[in-house]
This record gives sequence, C-alpha cells and structure tokens, in this order.
Amino acid sequence: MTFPPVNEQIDHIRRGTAEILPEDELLRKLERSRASGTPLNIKLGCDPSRPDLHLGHAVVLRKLRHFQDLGHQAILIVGDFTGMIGDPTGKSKTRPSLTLAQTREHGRSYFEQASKILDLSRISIRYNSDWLAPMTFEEVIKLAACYTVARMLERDEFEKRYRKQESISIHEFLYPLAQAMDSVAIRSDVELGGTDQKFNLLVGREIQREYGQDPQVILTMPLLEGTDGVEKMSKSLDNYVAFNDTPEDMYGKTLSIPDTLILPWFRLVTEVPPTRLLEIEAALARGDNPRDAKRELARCIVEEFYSEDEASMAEEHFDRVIKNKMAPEDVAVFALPRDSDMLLLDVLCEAGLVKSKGEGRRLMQQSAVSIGETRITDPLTPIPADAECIVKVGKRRFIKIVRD
RNA sequence: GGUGGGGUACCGAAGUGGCCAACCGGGACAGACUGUAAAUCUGUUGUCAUACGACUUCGUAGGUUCGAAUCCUACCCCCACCA
Repeated sequence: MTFPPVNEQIDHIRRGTAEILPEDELLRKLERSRASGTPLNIKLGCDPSRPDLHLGHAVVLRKLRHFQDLGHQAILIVGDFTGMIGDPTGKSKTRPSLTLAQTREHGRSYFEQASKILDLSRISIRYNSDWLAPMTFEEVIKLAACYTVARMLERDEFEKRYRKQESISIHEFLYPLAQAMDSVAIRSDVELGGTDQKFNLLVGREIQREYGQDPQVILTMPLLEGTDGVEKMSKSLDNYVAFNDTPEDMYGKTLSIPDTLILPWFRLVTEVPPTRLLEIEAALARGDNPRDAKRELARCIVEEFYSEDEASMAEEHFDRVIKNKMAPEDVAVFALPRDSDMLLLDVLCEAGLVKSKGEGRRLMQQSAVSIGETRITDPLTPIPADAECIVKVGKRRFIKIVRD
C-alpha cells in the first residue's frame, strides 16, 4: 500500500477541521504509516438511536471519506451497546433506552444513508456490543478506576449540570469510558467527531494509554448550525436537512437559511474548491445579492446527494411553487363525485392538508387558503362545481380537487 | 435515613376554589413586506360546532363543593440538600 506524501495528506486532512490534537502526533502517525505501508485506523462512532442522518452528520462523514481517499482504514463503530446507555452530550434528560434489535435495525438504515458519502466497499463496520456486552463487572470496575470524578467534571456539560444542581447519573460517567473502550478494541489511530465530542474523544486517549496502546489523535469538526442559524443542526430542533429529504425539500430548506450561514455551509457540506469559495466570499463582501450564492449552495447540496438533473428539477420546482406561487406539476389529487356538496373545509381535513377542522377554519380566517386565485375566508365555502380546481393552503400545501 | 422543592398545553413558565381552554415568553403556523435571508408589523396556536355553545385537558385514582388546575385522601414519578 502506498500513500501520498505526508504534507499532502495533512493538507487534505486539515481542511475544515476545528482541532487536531495533538497535531504533531498525527504527523508522526502518518509518517510511520507511509513508511510501513500500513493504513491508519480512523474511527467514527455513530449513534444508532437517531437513524436519520442530516447535514450535520455529513460534515464528519465527509472527513472520514477524506481519510478513505487517502488510503486509510475507515472504521465505523455502531454504538448499539452504548445506545442503551444514552449519550449525555447536550442532554439534560436521560435518553430513552433502546433494545439491541432496534439499534441494529437503525444501524442498517444508517449505512444506507451514509453510503451517499462514504465508500462502503472500503469500510469496516463494528458493533460495540461485541466487546462491551461481554465485559464482566470486574472489568468495568477496573475501567472505571482509570478515571476520576474530578476529571469527569472537567467536562463542560457535567460541570454545568453539577453546578446548577441538576442530576447526573453514574451511567453517564460510564459513557465516555465505554466509548474509550471502542478505541481500545479497534486500536484506533485517529478518532473523528464534532467539537461537542472533544471530551469523549480525549478520554479515549487516556484509556488507550492505560491499556498500553499508542493513544489516538483526535480530530474535531465544527458543528454545523441548523436552518434556523442559531442552534446546531439536530432533528429534535427541527432545523435540519436530512439525507433522505426530497431534492425539492433540500433545495428549499437550504434557501431558507440565514445569510450568515452561506459560507460555513459551503465550507462544511460541499466540496467546492477553495478558489471558488474565495470568489463567493468576495461577492458577498461586495454586496452582491446573497440569494445567488445561496442558490448555488442549494444546487451543490442537492447534486451531492442526488444528481445534477435532480438539482435542476428541484430548482425549477422551487421557482415555480415558491417564487411564482404556482401549484407544482405533481399535485396530489383528491377525487370526489360530481354531485358531492362537501365543504372545502372537510376536504382539506380529509386530504390531510390541515390537522383539524379548527386549524382549517383558522387558516381560512387568516386568508391562507385559496381556490385557484381566489382567497377563501369563509369556512362554509363549498367545493366549486368546476370539474377540477387547485386548492392551496399556506405557501406549499396543495391539492387538486377533481370531480368525476 | 432525614429535610425541602416539584410534576400545568410543543418547550419554558404563571396561576393556588368561580372572571381558566388557562397570563407571559420561546417555538411553530398564517398574513403583509421580501431573496422561502434578516429585521419589522399583524394574527393564530385543545377538539367538535355556521353560530349560541358543548366536550376533553393542568402527574394518576378517588373525594369535598352548586362549582376544582386550585381544597382533602391515597398512589405514581422527578429533583436538590443534609447525613
């Protein structure tokens, strides 16, 4: 196995990273690997309790992909065992536990999605229940003895909660240790993660040392902010763009991000060359309409997950529906008999465009509902006698009513 | 083991016998303005009902009362502090 020169590798690796700790150790590892022709073990843990991948995950997956491209060994750890504990990161409440079967199921869905970024033919997938489940209580105590409470409390998250007199369960202390055991089990050379994982990753170093291994280098990636521009992207905050979103949604959601996110998103979730990035930056600084940069960004993202064609289609769809406020070409059809005298309200409800009649009524009163070009504000409006008509609720809920 | 605090709608948080479908804030949704940006303004945010109104909701189950989120009883759950 031959590898590119170390300085070339490091340039590639460094791109977009938040921190590499310690960087000179990474250099040494790269040199050794190149000299001996042995790939480094690059570890990335995935949390199977949330199987829906979004752009935030893409950031770190892409970094793993970079390592693959350089010829190193990517190792995906499915936290099927740790999923039963619950990662305390960013949580004030304990997560619900999952069964092993559920986590396996989620794991499969994870790979399917991750394959959009990773080269699955060159990846090793490991389930941490393989080595964590058989550990005896004695072994767990030995492991726990490697770390102190004071050191645990160095972790921001714990420290804050402790200071605020919030509860911290003992098992939450075990999480970083369990994750560290993963590093030991696979002899990790480099572990990737978001900046919020820094603590856990560092614990991995300590524990590897305790187990007589050369400690892993940790590489953190910045957290991607969600579509709201405030919080980090997460499913529970509903500010995410998912791998499984339709091209139209991906495009639309991306256009809805605050301007301040354009460059960070370009940097973290696309492969645009640095030169292009500089041009965009200059254009924005110069005061060009940020919309254009955002459209380019949206295109890039859809292309990455789908294709150029689908990106174009998403763009057309967007212009048609949002810009020109027209119904999409593939509107859902709601058929009803010619002599039906149903109220519009009831149809909206049955078609699922509104959650309840109350909501439908409210939306009508707020003039959010229209038939064709006409705003409907009277909740008692019947369906027009026409053979077909387009009904719109809000900005993007459509239905075509057809009489037959 | 002891002491204290607490469980209210998506979240946070008021309310401690009738004026409570429940103040307020956040979020979300809708409208205006726009570039599905930001900022701003307005409105909505339990279900059913054209409406009058009816019904369900304040940890759970009972009870007191003309009337309870509010009082009583039992139960469940959460949290902190002291040992």
